Amino acid sequence: MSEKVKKRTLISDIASHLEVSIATVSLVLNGKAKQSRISDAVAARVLAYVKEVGYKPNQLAKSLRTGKTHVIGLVVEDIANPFFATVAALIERQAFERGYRIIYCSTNNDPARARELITMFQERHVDGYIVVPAEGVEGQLAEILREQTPMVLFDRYLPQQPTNHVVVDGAQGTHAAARHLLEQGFSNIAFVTTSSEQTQMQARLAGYRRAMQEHQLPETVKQVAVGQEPEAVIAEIRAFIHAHRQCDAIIFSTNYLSIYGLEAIGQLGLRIPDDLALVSYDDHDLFRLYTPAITVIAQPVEAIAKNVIDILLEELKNCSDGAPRPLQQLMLPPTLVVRQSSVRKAASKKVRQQEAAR
Amino acid sequence: MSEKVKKRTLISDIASHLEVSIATVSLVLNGKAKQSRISDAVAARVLAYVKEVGYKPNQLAKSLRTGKTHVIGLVVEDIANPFFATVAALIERQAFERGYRIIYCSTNNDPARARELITMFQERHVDGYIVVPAEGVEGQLAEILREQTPMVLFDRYLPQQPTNHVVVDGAQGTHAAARHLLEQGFSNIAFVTTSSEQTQMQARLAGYRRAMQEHQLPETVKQVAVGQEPEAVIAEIRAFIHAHRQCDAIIFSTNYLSIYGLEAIGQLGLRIPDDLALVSYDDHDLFRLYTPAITVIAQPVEAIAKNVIDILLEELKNCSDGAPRPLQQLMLPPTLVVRQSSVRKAASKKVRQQEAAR
DNA sequence: TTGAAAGCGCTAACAC
DNA sequence: GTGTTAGCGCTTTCAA
Repeated sequence: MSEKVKKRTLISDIASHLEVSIATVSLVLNGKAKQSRISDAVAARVLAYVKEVGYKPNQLAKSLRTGKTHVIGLVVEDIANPFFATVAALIERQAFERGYRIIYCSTNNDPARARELITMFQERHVDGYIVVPAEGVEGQLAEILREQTPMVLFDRYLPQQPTNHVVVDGAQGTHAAARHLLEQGFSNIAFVTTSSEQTQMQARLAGYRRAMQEHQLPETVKQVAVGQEPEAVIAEIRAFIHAHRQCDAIIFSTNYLSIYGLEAIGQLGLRIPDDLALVSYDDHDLFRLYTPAITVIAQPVEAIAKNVIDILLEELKNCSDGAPRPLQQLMLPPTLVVRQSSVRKAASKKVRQQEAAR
Repeated sequence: MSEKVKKRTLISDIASHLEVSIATVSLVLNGKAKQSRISDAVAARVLAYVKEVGYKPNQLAKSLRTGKTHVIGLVVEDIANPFFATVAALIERQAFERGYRIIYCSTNNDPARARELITMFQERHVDGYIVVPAEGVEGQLAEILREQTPMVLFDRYLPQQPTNHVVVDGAQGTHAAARHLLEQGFSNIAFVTTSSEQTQMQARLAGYRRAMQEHQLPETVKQVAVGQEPEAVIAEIRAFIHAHRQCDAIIFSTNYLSIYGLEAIGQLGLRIPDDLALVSYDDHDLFRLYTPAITVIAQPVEAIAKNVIDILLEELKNCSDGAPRPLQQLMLPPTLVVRQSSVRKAASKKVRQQEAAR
């Protein structure tokens, strides 16, 4: 019975082959040869042999021993959403360069799933967390904070929890979008958002409300229930638009609502921006290339990623020494990118002026 | 000096609190209470206390001991690409239900990065691999196969390596697309692809070529170099289209090339499908919603995900017993989804008929 | 039924 | 300078 399964090389194999001790190999491998005053000759031999046989230390054993995994757990809402995919990719790249690996998961805003995923990260002893908190995870995150494990939230935060976070000033974004639409002469602006209580959604709604109040205009808000099938959402938006034919502009509070909205608008046979002007939160390939191109409130994805990872790595560095760690809470500004979907056409503007002159 | 850091509960804490042995706790936790004939009363007490204190076993220690991590490493080209994001999400969901966790990474088709990521998975002792192989990873994958670690490739395969894989019949897809365009009366069809040697790209090109040869038509192929900046790719495609003004239709071999292509076509001021008909490989929100809607060769993402995970989990189950494992190699059919971008408009068709009648 | 004890592969005191 | 060895937290055989 000869097992053909090639067994993995161990540190003891290296040591016995080279006739040195395991400790010597370990120290060389961990760059502690100098400080342990191991001869250069020995160190070189070890390195050469390790390379030759392609020895890869068992990180499970290493982590068990050292208590460090060099893994960061990243929990986002939906990795297939371009906003999260982009931020995740940027974070991953920077973490990788600094010796950390990222493992990511999507919660799809499902509290149970979010808790399962965070539990998984705890079991696997990730060194730090980057979390887009779904509703219902406060308790678990509080537990992690109690254990002093570094954590940074982004996109939204938990008002009850004193955590590091990096968010975007959504209120400023929607406020600017509404003002822009008003300047273009659209006066009956609707706002379509989700029914979520999350801070970022509340802020975006608040920005719209403030703009309406400043101009003493009525608020027309649709809150779509989360977690429905796409068809149901499209139907809901379609019904809303149909029921509010007096509206001449609409702001969607997230990229996927806008996509459903475009589908609904298409079904209703409305033209953008002539029948209905449009602004979306979040940029997207689709919005840039759509005809007409869609005006968006763009989030600073690079800045979000950079700040998130910088804050986390700083914590990771400091958490060994018991240094006090002041809370890092950042609010970054979004950018209004004006495209055709929210701009009165010269022609139709002329028509309006004529109409107004009559 | 009182450390306030709450220490994690260990299995020994549970055991000593309940005044039973560590082994008893472990057995109960692993569902082996019955077969070890542990009294129901004890088992119940253990479970209750574990729940009460929220004990979470250290998976690092567990994995080190058992040699199983219950983690599957998933290496895709680009997690921000909707095709891969969708397949990854579907795979993750199914794996999760069956007790496996997925950790995913993007290679961005960079061989060095792909190798680093696979090395990371090896070091972390993932139980199995799902890989979209970038060029230059053959050697490493061969090494993993030698160790008998379960693996499934998808999207493309390595002709030199006898591996399980799930791919799509790209040749059939592009062939059907070309035939459809010809039936619509477009006769000068160009094909834009990447310079990659990967099997799926070669197959898509071959399908186009076969269709052209069957109709004794000239082939007009553009191979865009991979790894360029978006602007450079757009400029290249724009130059190609401009240099081949006689073409009345164009097939793009991947979703991102189509997106760049749409940008190029927009810059040139061409109308789709009047000036240029279009078919893209891969479906995408953008293509469905674009005006005109874009005809696509859609890949069966659900079937891909299901087959990939089924094959892998089967291997995972069998690899403990040394059962022989026949290679699973699947080729799934794509679907041509005809939309407006490739259909002669009634009006222009009439014009053509009149022209032909003259 | 239960408990003691031997590792899984590695790191890092602490000897020598 | 280098080797010995005690664990990291858990599973699992084997003895009681």
